[in-house]
Amino acid sequence: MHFPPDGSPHELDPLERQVVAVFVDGVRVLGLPRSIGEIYGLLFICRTPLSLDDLVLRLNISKGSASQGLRMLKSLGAVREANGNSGAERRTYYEPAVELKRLVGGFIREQIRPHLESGRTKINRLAATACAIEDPEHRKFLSDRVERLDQWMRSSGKVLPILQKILGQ
Amino acid sequence: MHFPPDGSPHELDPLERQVVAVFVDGVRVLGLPRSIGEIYGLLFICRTPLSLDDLVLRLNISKGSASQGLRMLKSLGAVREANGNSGAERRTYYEPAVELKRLVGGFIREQIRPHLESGRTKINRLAATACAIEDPEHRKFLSDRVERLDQWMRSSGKVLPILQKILGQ
DNA sequence: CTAATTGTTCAATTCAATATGAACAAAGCA
DNA sequence: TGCTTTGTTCATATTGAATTGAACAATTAG
Repeated sequence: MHFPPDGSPHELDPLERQVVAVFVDGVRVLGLPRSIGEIYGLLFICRTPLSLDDLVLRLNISKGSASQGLRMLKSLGAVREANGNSGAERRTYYEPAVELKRLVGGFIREQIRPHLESGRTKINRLAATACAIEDPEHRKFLSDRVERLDQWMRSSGKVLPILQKILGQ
Repeated sequence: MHFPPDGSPHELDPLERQVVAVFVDGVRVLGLPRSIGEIYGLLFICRTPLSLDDLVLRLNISKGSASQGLRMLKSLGAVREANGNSGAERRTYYEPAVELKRLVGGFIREQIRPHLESGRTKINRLAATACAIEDPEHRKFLSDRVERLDQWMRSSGKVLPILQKILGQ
């Protein structure tokens, strides 16, 4: 069945192209690779779940890109495997998670928290280094700055749950 | 006066290196160039304002990088020219803005809002395209998705002032 | 005027993140 | 077993953003 009888043209129609472009822009702001935006965008605007091969064919991306992109999207909780198909089908199909809440949650969990935590660690090490400075005047200045950094981290940590709450509506 | 009599060694000490590293990581998360993190980081941990040449010398970056980096940091409101020096001095010195509020405000204004706005524009165009679809079933589906996108934009727009408020403490 | 200092601009280069695609696994089937 | 389909991995290629550095203002001084 190499040629689907009817559906799935191999080129994006104008609407699909526009939607994909929106998501490509979107993920670039978030610092994610272009292919992530392409894949999610196409899934988002297609009524039926798509397989890896569908994505490769319609987006003109490599199997490698599609595979890695789907993996990341799964880890972000942004796509899930469509389970509603016949048991005889061994190809897996994907559909998008369209609740902003879920998307934001996944992004925070996978992309923000890890950075915040490594930041905290580094700042703790910094504090130790600052304490070891001889000159009291200088030490005071440095401690103040490090303390400020620590404060920034705390604020950032606090803001995340609030963000999730607001965007989960 | 090519060789400062005493201050400004040409290599970063370990503490400075650590601080710069923290900011280099930080700005990467925000999608800003490495040099921005280096420059701001060094300004952040130095007691006295630094000139462009100080930055070039101590960070081993090009004049071009330093000039462009300072320009962006100024546009973000993250550094300002130190005004407290003698009128006879024509070189300009820079100091960091250390209030999180100001940094977040500048980032949102310069980096987030423009993207949100161009996003809105594109989604409006999308809505028009979706309305032109023939098949009622399909048009309904597409309208639903576009409506959802629009909702996401609205939520994002709403969250920014709240973010600023929380981080301005 | 020339020379020196300070800073900007931008074409060319560098470099790191992303995409590719061939080789490889895994699973189904004859 | 061997053949096919589906998907993953990873070394290499590509590409686009950041950096460089030389040329170019602009300003001051002699």
